[in-house]
Amino acid sequence: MVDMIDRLEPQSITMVQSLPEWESILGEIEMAEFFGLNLTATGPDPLCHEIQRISLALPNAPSSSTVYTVDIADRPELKESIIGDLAGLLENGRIKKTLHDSKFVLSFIRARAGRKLNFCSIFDVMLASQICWSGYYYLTPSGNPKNPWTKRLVDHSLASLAERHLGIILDEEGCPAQGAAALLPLHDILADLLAKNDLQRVADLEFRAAIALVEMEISGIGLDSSGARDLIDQEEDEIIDQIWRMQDEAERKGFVTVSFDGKRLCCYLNPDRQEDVMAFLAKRGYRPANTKAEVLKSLAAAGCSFAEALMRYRHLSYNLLFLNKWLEKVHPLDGRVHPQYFQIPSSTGRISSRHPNAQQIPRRGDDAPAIRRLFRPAAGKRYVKADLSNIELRIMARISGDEAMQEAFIKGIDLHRLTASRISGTPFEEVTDSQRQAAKAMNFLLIYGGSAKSLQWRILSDYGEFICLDETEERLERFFCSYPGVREWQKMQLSQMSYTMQHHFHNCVRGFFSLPLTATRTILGRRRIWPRFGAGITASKFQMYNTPCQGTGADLIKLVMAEVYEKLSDEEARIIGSIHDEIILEVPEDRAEEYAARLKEIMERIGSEMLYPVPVKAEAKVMRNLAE
DNA sequence: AACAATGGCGCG
DNA sequence: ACCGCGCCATTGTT
Repeated sequence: MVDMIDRLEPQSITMVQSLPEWESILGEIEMAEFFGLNLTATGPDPLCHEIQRISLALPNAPSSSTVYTVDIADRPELKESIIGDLAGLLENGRIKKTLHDSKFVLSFIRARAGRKLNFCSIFDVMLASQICWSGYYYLTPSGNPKNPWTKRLVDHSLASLAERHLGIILDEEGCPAQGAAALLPLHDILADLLAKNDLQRVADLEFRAAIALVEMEISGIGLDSSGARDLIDQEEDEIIDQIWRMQDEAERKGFVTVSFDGKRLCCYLNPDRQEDVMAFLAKRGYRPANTKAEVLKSLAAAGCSFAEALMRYRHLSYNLLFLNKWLEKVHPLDGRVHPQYFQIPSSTGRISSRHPNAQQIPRRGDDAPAIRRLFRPAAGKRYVKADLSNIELRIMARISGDEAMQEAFIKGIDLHRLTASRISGTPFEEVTDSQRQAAKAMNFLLIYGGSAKSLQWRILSDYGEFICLDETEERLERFFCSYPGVREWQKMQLSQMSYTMQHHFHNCVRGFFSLPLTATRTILGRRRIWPRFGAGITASKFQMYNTPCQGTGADLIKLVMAEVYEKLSDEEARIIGSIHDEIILEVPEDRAEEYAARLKEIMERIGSEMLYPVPVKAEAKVMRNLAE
């Protein structure tokens, strides 16, 4: 520990003032072959904000560091050459770099460099920390008697890491030099932690994939703004219509709300207020448990026109919020929308997206195409969209080792049809479309650990068909008899739930230590852990079934993204989206078919390697907009 | 006034 | 008693 503390206190912080000075530091870095990089900017947006200050930390034998700081804001004449040199260092595979939140740092350098950069040999302490603590949380008292404990996820900011592992409090904001100095010992600790938990392959993957996320954020997505505004106008007209219908009905039935705060569109009934909705439905003689779409649907079927109007209202209101959110985010510099991506916020390893969320562009529903049509590539470009087909089922076949399922995929047999045939006893060729559809629902249900009860519910809500519990139990039984490997695997996962394994942690007080807890792993080795509070098990069986599938899917798509960035993308052909099992590129129209074929090849090759012996199939197509 | 929890719904 | 996420409006709490 003493060593580390020494290394934290940089022997010297040198402010770099001139180009010759900078060049001699470059020479030093080349010799050291390892450095920490930290920077601050005038804001979060690489397209319009500027890099302010760059700090480089060099290990200084044996256990201390030297930090150099360049204040670019003060010395604009140095800016161009320094950023160029930094890009060179980041692309130099011989020199190892340690960063915190590499997406932030790299996106600024990428945006300033104005060319595709082949970053390599990067270690991101934030990603490393997220990988090591994936899914972990603490319970803190909430004061709410109904729910006295609230979950608090582990914080992975640089300040938290420095405090947790090194026991130092970084200054508020300000001084990136201190942060840069902390990066070197943090690297050593987290690299050890990754090794102890056998998470190095996952970490290497995440470090490679980061640059693909940078690329997606900088590329952004083209949106037809005027088309969006037209659609908003249309839907606003209709939503007013629907509100009027509901109000009219409320008025006719003599329904008056108790309170009116002046903000509401009408004084009779606020459709956004479930209290009002429930009260009104109660007055009409309905007693729904809640006001979900499913319930409203059945009320509408029973002749309640209010329920129908409310559903339409909610749908339109969602669309309007969606469209307005996207319009609000159109960037003034390039007219495109730049959603942010987060690499490992989720405990399974999936990527998430925010501001706006690019992973929830409408797809289902009659008016989804009208919205998707608004997403368009630049002039002379086309979209290439490719998705991994039935990926979660293929993953299930691989991790469960179920022979029937694996054989079906190897022979290219339609698994939904096969399931339908096994369940109903009808010969494979004679399975009807509706039988196949029902079996499809069942296949997906199984991934989540669905029960006879939930199967019954699903069939009722999807097909309006009531099946008694005995029958769904029978179907479930036949399902598992067809795929005995899956049943065995689920049993094993269930036993893992209460099985205690040691996971390694580190903090500045205890150094390295391990705790007994519940964990799952993906094929690549990504681990999700659940804390144990006393003897309590916090994982659910559903999570034990689902996490390895979802997590392996995340591993796979990230591997594809890294490969696509490195081997396929360039200034003209860019990756612009990644939606769990789908990749979207924007490419020159005259080469679109070629890119589609290459993307498909990458996805199938990498997928089939990862899931061997289960083959992976991908479907790629060229599109003029997201609807086609 | 600012923050947290909740219900409801979009995507996979 | 179905997994993971983000977003919004409402409502309750500090």
